[in-house]
Amino acid sequence: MDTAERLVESTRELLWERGYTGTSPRAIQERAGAGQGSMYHHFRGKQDLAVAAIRRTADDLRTRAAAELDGPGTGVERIAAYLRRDRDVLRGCPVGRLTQDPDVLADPALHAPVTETFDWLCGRLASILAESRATGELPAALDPDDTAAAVVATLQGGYVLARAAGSREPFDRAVRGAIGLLNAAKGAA
Amino acid sequence: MDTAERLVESTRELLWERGYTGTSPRAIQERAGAGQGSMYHHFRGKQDLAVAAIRRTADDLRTRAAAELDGPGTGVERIAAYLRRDRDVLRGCPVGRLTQDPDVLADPALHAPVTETFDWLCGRLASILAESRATGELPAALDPDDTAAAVVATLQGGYVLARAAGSREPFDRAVRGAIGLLNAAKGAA
DNA sequence: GTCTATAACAAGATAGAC
DNA sequence: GTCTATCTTGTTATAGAC
Repeated sequence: MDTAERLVESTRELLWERGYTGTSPRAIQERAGAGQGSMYHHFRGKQDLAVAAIRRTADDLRTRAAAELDGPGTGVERIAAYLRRDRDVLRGCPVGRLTQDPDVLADPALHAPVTETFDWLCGRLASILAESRATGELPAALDPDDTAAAVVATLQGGYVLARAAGSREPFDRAVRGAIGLLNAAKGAA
Repeated sequence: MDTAERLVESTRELLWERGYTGTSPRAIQERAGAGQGSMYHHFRGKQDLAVAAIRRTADDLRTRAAAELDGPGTGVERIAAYLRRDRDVLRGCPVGRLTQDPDVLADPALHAPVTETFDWLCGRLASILAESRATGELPAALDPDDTAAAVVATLQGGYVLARAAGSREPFDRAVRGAIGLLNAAKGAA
């Protein structure tokens, strides 16, 4: 890995752990094993590095989610598989985390990849749920867009509860709860 | 409002907007209209002020949630009322927000009120859901603890989605989605 | 490309005058 | 109780040597 690459990867880790405001160029340089001059040679500054880091993190999330959601099984099965995927729960979501940073929301270059990630994810889930409704797996009364938002929110909120509790348990409960509700709804179809 | 009071209220606002790391003593003093010496006379420092602020914010949340959850109606109705309560969505949850701050999680005095708030909230919702299950409003297959976690997570995650989108719409969708799933589950009881 | 020097400013607090 | 002065360290760069 060359220097520029190490700088981006270090920035990704630090943004995940400490957010944008909590991440200093100094900390990035230390973690990347790069000097001051080196960093400012490859990037214009903290914001420039953060843009590269956030873009890559957002692309990653999208790629991994797609792998799960394009898999085999009925709609509800695929969504359950996505929800149950092994996650480093206590670290939280590297994209969702950024929404708590006012400096990220205030800068369109930093904010846009976050917006696009969740737009895409909710849309993808909604189209799966719409399919399930069309085939009769889910009742007609269930709105695909609303249900998709609830599913994604369950994950994002699960991270919050887990970090509040200092344990992954509330996250696992929330996931089981969401799947339980989807299955109960199936019974009503 | 005396000086100490204004300092605590300013700290509450800033913690909500910018988190612990993003909030400086200087900013607190400015917002409170108090001087450096004044702040350090009433409080030992930033952490001391934050403890007071977080405690009060956590108590507030609990009081307001209890008002909704102890109201009239069936279990599902009360939970729907709680979910639908008018909220300043784009500001996010003043308690949930703190879980993204590693400095808060690392300090037991700052972390404890956050933990207790969500423990209490999930517990309260679980007992309402258990009631609903006992009376046959909800099917026996629905686990109260899991479902409660899913409901709270929907709210917390809804805030995340709304801030990502720069609009309250995803939050409202998630809430409608959760209520829709609860009602569909009711049909399966 | 990487290093060191420098700089202006903010963070977070202490000390002592008033 | 509040004010101003002072202090150390960190932030976020820029400049220029190597």
